[in-house]
Amino acid sequence: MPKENTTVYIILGLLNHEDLSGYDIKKRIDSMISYFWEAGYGQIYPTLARLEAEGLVEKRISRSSGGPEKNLYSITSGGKEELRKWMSVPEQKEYTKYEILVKLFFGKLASFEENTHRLQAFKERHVKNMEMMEQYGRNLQQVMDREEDHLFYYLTVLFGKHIYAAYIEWADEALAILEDKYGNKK
Amino acid sequence: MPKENTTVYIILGLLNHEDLSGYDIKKRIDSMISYFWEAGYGQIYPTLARLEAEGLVEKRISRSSGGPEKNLYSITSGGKEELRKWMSVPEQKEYTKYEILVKLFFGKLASFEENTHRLQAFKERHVKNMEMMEQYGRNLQQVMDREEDHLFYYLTVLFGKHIYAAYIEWADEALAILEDKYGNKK
DNA sequence: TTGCCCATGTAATTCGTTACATGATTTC
DNA sequence: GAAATCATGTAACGAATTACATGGGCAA
Repeated sequence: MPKENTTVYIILGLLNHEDLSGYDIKKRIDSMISYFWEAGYGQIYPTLARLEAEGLVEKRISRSSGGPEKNLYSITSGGKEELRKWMSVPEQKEYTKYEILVKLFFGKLASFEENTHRLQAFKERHVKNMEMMEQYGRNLQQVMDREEDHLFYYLTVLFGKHIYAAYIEWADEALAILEDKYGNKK
Repeated sequence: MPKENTTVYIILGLLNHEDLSGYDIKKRIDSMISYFWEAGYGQIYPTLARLEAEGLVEKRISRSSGGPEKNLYSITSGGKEELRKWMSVPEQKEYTKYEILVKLFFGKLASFEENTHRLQAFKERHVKNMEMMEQYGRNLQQVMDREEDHLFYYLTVLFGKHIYAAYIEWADEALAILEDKYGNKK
């Protein structure tokens, strides 16, 4: 998924809110963003180095509270400019790839059990995701009016809820259809 | 999105059904698969060459009906074996990346208009996708019992319908929330 | 004759994952 | 003393997009 690198702007966006280390950034992404955009260390650290070289962020070393050394990054005015520019571009890329759909598409080549197990595993995974979203949504609603950001975080959580609900409903329907056609009718 | 290449198996799966050229494969993917897994020529042609070198597919040249030359590929018994093995593996990878969610997450940095335009464009795009899915679903239902494959195709179409419906519902909700907070109350 | 669809491919580049490597500190 | 967490990075690889390049046939 090449072209204009979105991970760059996630990092800039997070740094625009507060100074963070690469490690912190990873945690932020994992907890608030990963369900619509993931990023690993192998991407974050090199990207930070690149952004620093371009003058969009600045590094300083922090050894504040006993813990190990940290490279704390802050966004520069150039970085803010970049971020703002990106925000005003209406392009919106979407990449969705579902291996389960590919396997189901060729489902004739699998047994009834293989197909239903796949669907069940898919469903269970997303039931858990749904529960996480609901928990996260509840937490957010309690602090909703404390910061303007929270409203936007909430909109993304809402997205997660809708998507996971759709996954679960689809899995149920698909299972019912397969059950109906191939299941043991005693 | 590395590791076991899914595009390989899409190609093998399609060739398992009928002999096809690279160009045909692209068309099949675009029309039936692309909404859950995309592939471009830059991937298809090199993959076919690789599969041929590995003995999983065989190429023959066809100049049947007046048109230009075609490289027609057929799956070998080794290819069928590979495909069957892959089908029995329960792993299911999912990659979803939504740039719009990233931009909305940092929505504080954009204007009300930018945020709502983004959501509206997203919605309209998926309303169209939804209509395509519905059309495709109707077509499929008419030929449903002609081939066993069709049932599985239908399950993937059903997935599309659920997902697009969720996108649209979410966009409406998100727009209503933003409207409520920032819209002009006359 | 212009443009579109058929048809095949290559090259450059980027994005992203995974595995590897290291070491300090905190908690049980 | 062991395990978990904090913390930073590199290297290798693979997946995927994009742009480039070429050429034939057919229809308006």
